[in-house]
Amino acid sequence: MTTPYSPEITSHAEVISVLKTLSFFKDMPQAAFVHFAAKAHIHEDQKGKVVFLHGDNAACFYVVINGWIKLFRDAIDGTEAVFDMISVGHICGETSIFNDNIHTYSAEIVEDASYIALPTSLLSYYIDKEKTMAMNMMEYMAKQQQVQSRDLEHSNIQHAPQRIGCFLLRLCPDAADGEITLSLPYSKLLIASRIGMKPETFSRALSILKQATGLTVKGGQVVIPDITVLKNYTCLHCSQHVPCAET
Amino acid sequence: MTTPYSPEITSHAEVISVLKTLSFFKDMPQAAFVHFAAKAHIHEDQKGKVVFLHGDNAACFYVVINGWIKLFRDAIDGTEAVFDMISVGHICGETSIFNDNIHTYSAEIVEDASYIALPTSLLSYYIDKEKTMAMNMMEYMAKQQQVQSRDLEHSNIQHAPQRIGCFLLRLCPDAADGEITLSLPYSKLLIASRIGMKPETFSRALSILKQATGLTVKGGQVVIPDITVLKNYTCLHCSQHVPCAET
DNA sequence: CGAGGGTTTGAAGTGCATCAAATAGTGTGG
DNA sequence: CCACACTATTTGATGCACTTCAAACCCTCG
Repeated sequence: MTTPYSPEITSHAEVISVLKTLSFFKDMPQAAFVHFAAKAHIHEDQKGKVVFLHGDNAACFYVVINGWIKLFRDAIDGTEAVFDMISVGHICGETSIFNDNIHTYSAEIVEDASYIALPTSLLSYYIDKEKTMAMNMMEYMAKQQQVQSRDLEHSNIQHAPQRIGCFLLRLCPDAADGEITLSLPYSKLLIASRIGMKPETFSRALSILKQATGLTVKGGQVVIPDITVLKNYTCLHCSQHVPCAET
Repeated sequence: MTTPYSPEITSHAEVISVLKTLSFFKDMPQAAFVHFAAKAHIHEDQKGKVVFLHGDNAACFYVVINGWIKLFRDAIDGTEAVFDMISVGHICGETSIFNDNIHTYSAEIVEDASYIALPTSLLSYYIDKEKTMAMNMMEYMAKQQQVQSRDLEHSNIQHAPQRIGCFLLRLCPDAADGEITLSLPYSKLLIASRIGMKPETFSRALSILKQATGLTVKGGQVVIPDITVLKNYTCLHCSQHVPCAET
């Protein structure tokens, strides 16, 4: 069912073309792309595969090509706190270079994914050598920080139906207007844990949101009849400009 | 009542000596310290003074010398979400340089404070010019990120008395053991908002924590009879090593 | 078709918020 | 030094939101 390597991305040239699309590698010299690509390992794994665990030695960081990866921490009693869910164009494990090369959280595939593993040593090397790499890293971290503090704010001031509405709005294209149709990126179970609620609560809160804003859901397809109505309902208590800034 | 300038810190030399104590300026060349100090403005303000507001143009970032500064965002309905409270040795407003020089949150003095204002332009300049400055900035951001994701995790899995316990544990010295006495850094009202609960809830939760762990509170002085008991009660559900890593 | 996970629904419980009011503490001017 | 005003803190009563436990339903995939 899975082949160890994607049929599309097998060569250095193809890895390079993927890396060149990322703002994380923006403006880097060609030699750096060649260097990273030479050390890259492409993975294609199914749901359930653990990419790395909290506390693991961090030899690599990871660039997601497609699919979804859950970032989380496990509590002693087995419950887990999901703090991000990343997809195409995002990276994970990179901050380990500032933590003695130990991962500070766990990462697991939740929707069959392909991703590129790159050595953290090479990242450290280029951060040290190329000003551009350092700038990109800082910009990425600053963006992450904004997203995280927004999530924290939301968990305090939004109720469950609003949190779902906010999640949906962030899936919409920036300039979206009027009626919108979109697909849920992963299961409702995972959406629930991503936004910090139980599956049962999610189900009930979604019903309330449907009633309040007229949206409909059928098999992972969501139809928003009027995005303005959803924004008004969802962003009522938010400090951010409506809707929440895209990442 | 307040003098515009602290009697202790008025000269370039004194600003330099303060900056040299900060890991944020670790290993910077002497010329950089002189340069920053030449552009520094020292402030000494009372509780209630707004340092900057969400959306303000960010001409400066700030180094706290003493007192406490609240970092927060206001929601439309007037409620505010406090996401950090910073004191001596910490900085704020610095990430604005990655956000078109616009502050992404607000800062207000909550305990009479002195702090140094430094131009963000100079920070940008040195990040661009000195590799060391960029490394320090990244390390600082990485640390912040860990703290924030821990806070998010806690708001999901700890109940109110545990969150208070965790707050107290983070005030204890690293190697603390047995009985500990410490002072609350600011009012219970502010502690409550910092850890995301209402004052009434804080009061009740603190009573529960007292009963459960035997600690006593009198006028801002907290006595923890046995820190191990507190750790066992508080960190039960945490993924972090006990107690939560210091910043 | 049957097994298993994803999803929904119902009933009951828990935790925190809210509203209201009392009490304690602090700084002010007289 | 006291009365007053104002803020901080506590306490009580009540309500709401989310969770928990339990069970049903649904959907897909072998």
